[in-house]
Amino acid sequence: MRIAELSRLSGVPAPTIKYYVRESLLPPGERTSRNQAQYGERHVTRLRLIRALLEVGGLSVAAVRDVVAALDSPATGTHKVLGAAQQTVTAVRVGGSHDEPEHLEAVAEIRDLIERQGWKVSEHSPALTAAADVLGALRQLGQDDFADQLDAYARAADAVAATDLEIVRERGDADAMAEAVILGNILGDALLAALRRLAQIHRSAELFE
Amino acid sequence: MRIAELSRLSGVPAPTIKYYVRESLLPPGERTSRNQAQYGERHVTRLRLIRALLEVGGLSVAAVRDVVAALDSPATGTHKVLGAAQQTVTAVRVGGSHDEPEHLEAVAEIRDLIERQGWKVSEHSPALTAAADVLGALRQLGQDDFADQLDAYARAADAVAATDLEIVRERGDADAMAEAVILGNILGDALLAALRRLAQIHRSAELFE
DNA sequence: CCACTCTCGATAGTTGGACTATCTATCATC
DNA sequence: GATGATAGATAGTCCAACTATCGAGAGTGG
Repeated sequence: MRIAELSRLSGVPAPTIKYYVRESLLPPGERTSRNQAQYGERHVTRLRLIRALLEVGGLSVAAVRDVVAALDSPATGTHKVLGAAQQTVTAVRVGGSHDEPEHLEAVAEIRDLIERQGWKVSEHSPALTAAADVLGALRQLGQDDFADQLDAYARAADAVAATDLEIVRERGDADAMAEAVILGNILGDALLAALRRLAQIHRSAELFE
Repeated sequence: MRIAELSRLSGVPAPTIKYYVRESLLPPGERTSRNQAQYGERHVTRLRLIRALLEVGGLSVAAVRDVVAALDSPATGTHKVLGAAQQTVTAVRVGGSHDEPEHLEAVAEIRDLIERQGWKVSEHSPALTAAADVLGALRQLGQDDFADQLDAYARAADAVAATDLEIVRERGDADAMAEAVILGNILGDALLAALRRLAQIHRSAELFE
């Protein structure tokens, strides 16, 4: 198909498709002449993925580039692939100063939590830093009772991760696994947030009616 | 204190503080003359909250304005306040077409889930729409095995909500409760996401080593 | 084979959000 | 009373994500 049909099928304007190709989110079509290219089913699928990551997942174009690059890179060892996929996903939102004593304290606190949960995680995992960032912010805002419930939240997170990994395990090849990790994390975060709101509404009504 | 000290204490540049006042994120200082105003401890606290919502929570300035407006509005009925706080928080990210048959199907699916979980939730809750959006995106991307694990995710979300409400219940007044709901949701989402990654790393190592 | 439409790729322009800079008429304070 | 800070207003900057235009070329119906 040509770009007009690709645009129609995906709902993405043609100039935007060109933009995505320029930004390496989408591979270019197969050239048939100087100014003609053919697009296939794969382009439609990829475009849907890109839009889902941008709109539902709230990622930036740069972050989407990293994600699709990870998906496209040839797999070498299942756990490695999952790790790479995770790095990509986690590194999406950071930005803060990481030298203050408060931050180091929060890091130590998360390390203790990891110990208590019996998790085995690298000391320098970006997820650890991210968790410490949030914890530090909560403490600085005087929300210590949240911080004190860390273990309860960690248990819930562990249950979620168990489900995640179950889904990943069922997948056949490494590519499908990486895809499951990435989509499960990015879209799964949004899904969990929404479900959490629903459960809150129910429980709050039950408690305060 | 004057604006220079407020800036020093909060780490926010003075022109940016003025900008926040213009955008109604921060109340203006108490005027002592035509070109002088006094700021207090409350301004420092509020600025920290604003920065946490912007940087850790990833909210837009407009969303922060809604959040602080909800915090400042006088409370009328505990459950009402929590509901308002939730609306504010959930309405943060939407944007999509809600008329297609796929979307209606996803909505029905979420309603079934709510039924199965025994949750009592309004038919038109924004959280329901948000969940349906994500579910629709997952199905459209061919990730049906995620969608099939909805109940497992819902159980985890319920456990999180139970902890959330426990924290809220311990708070004394309605203001503190609203604050707990808002911060717990916005920053809690980020915290849970990070903890989920940590648990995944552990479980993935266990499974594939 | 020719008018008309479409396409590619390059370049430039637009829009919105979040600041940041400058300016003026004041004040505070040494 | 010189120096420096301040409020408020206005305008400018910077970045991300598109969007518009253009020119040379290619496909296609009549």
